[in-house]
Amino acid sequence: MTQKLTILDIAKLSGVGKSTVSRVLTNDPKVKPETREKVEQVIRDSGYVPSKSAQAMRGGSAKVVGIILSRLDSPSENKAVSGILEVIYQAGYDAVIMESQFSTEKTNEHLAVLQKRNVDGVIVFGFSGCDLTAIESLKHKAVVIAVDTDRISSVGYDNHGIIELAMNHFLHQGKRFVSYVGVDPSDKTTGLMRLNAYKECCQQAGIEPCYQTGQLSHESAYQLTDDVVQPETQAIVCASDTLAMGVAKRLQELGRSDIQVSGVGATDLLSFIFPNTFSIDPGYFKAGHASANLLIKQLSGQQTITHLTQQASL
Amino acid sequence: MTQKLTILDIAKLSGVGKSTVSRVLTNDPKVKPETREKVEQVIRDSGYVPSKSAQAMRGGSAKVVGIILSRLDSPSENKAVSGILEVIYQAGYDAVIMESQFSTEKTNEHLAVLQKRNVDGVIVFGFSGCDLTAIESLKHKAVVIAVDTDRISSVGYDNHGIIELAMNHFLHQGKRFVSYVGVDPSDKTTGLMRLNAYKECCQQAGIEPCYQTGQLSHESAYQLTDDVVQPETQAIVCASDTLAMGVAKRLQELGRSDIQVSGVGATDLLSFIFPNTFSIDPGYFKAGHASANLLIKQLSGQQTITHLTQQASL
DNA sequence: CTGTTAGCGCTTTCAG
DNA sequence: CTGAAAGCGCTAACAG
Repeated sequence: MTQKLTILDIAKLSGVGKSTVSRVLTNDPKVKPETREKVEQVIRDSGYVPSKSAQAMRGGSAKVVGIILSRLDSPSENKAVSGILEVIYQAGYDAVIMESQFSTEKTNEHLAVLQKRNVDGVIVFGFSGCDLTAIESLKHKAVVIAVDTDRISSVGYDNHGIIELAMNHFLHQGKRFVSYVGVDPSDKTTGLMRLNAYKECCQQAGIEPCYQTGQLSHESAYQLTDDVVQPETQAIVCASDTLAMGVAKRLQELGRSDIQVSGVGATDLLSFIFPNTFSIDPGYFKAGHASANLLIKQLSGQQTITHLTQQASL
Repeated sequence: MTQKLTILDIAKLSGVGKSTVSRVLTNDPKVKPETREKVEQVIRDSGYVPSKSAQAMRGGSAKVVGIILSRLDSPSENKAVSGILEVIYQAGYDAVIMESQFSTEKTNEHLAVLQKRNVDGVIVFGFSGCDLTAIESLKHKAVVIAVDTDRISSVGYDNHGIIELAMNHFLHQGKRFVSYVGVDPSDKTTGLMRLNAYKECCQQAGIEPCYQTGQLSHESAYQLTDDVVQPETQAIVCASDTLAMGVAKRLQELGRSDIQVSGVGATDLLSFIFPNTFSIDPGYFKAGHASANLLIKQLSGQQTITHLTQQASL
């Protein structure tokens, strides 16, 4: 906020031409080290700051990636965003973040704004029913998270593996009566895929499935609990930590401290409050890393459309 | 991502001069409605998108505000950011968001990057021990949240009122033994100010204070609980929901369901899990709104340095 | 009201 | 290796 120094000022100050300064700025190797040193010194002393706007306009790249997430206060998404930020910032990019609020319309509006801003690429968090057509036209300049597509790069969570991990944990303990509380299958990923994973695990283990699905809220899970609790029930696998919270709460009321509960999300709060629980980490943070790395590689042409699946862990 | 249409193409296509197109773009009133209509039509048909980079460079304003928060996964901060986003997006600005991770150094780095990007203004979430000097030089182009300064606009939370609200709630119920669990007073706002508010409330009500402070974590509060629980204790006021969670958990174990607990943060999870609790809402979302509105007014010169205090509510 | 003319600050040929 | 010159796409006087 001091002055408005331009590249020309620096050129004069260091007794070289505009272009030489520019070369220093762009790390052009064909500058005599001596000259470079001198110019860099002047830049440092003067506190000169090259204008990104001008660079963006000239060079075409604004060094910005757009991130569209559904909600800022989604714990899973903001963990992933932290991962993204870490990577892109490292690579000299900045992020402009927008909330889709689960609306395809808003998503597209945001996308339009981002294009207008000349962003280098975008990372979009998918949601159930989101329309990918607009994103697909971005081809290698986009990566989507948590949703299926062939036509564009994606980083998905291993919904099957997540549930399998929880199931196996219980199965290995010799438990045979494991119920499930999930969300409505109209939600492709958290709903349908995780439910199916549960069913398959049951089949493979030869145990009788017992499950209920509803909304993604504590209250919903709380209410559903009674329907999946039998006298013999030994554990309940939940599609998310939020759900697990509701289930554990209800179990506590029912005095069923014998029933173990698992959730998804790696919330430390869950096991803090309810001792008899654990949470599977779908790897949100790492997925953020992965998607950002993928995008950056694609932008530099080192990589084409790819599909990654984030491994879950306990 | 279709073509690279420029203002000149639009000019030719609609048979007018560059500047007329520019005037249409900038909503300059001195354009014949007829002409404007024609140009707008062409713009729409061609799918032309003006380059923000060029506009930013020329006009000086990139229509971007920078937001520096401490952590993306801080519930209070991301509620506030949602509020900010709503307002600035409405006003045609976009946001580039960065995490300071409670480091003054990172904050300053981010600030530098934002300046380089020619952002119109910044909103910074303060943290204990953050250094405001760099921000102060931004004068009317900055607003800080949750921290004290005279030299720059700020939106603060009513730390005193927050605790007072909780205390009064209990006092009105005739309770006389109200303890407090907070965070270390080395933290100015959440620590010191809230603790002082508690002490003052006690004094005014003529009751004996009983409190402990520690870290801002469930565990810390959990461990501190025993120290503030006496046989006669009727309620415990906590400096945050996180703390309240730890306290309520410990009380549950102690079988003290008679003790009411209050937190700060409006987390629905708290009262869902522990019935005998309630939470004060410091007004995070509204503070976001307020700070964004303030910044925008300042940027347009309609407002000078101002200090706002967000009212809390139950 | 509208076209013409300058640049904004920077990168990039193109000649030295 | 380095300077001069030509724009990038747009806005803002300046003349019509």
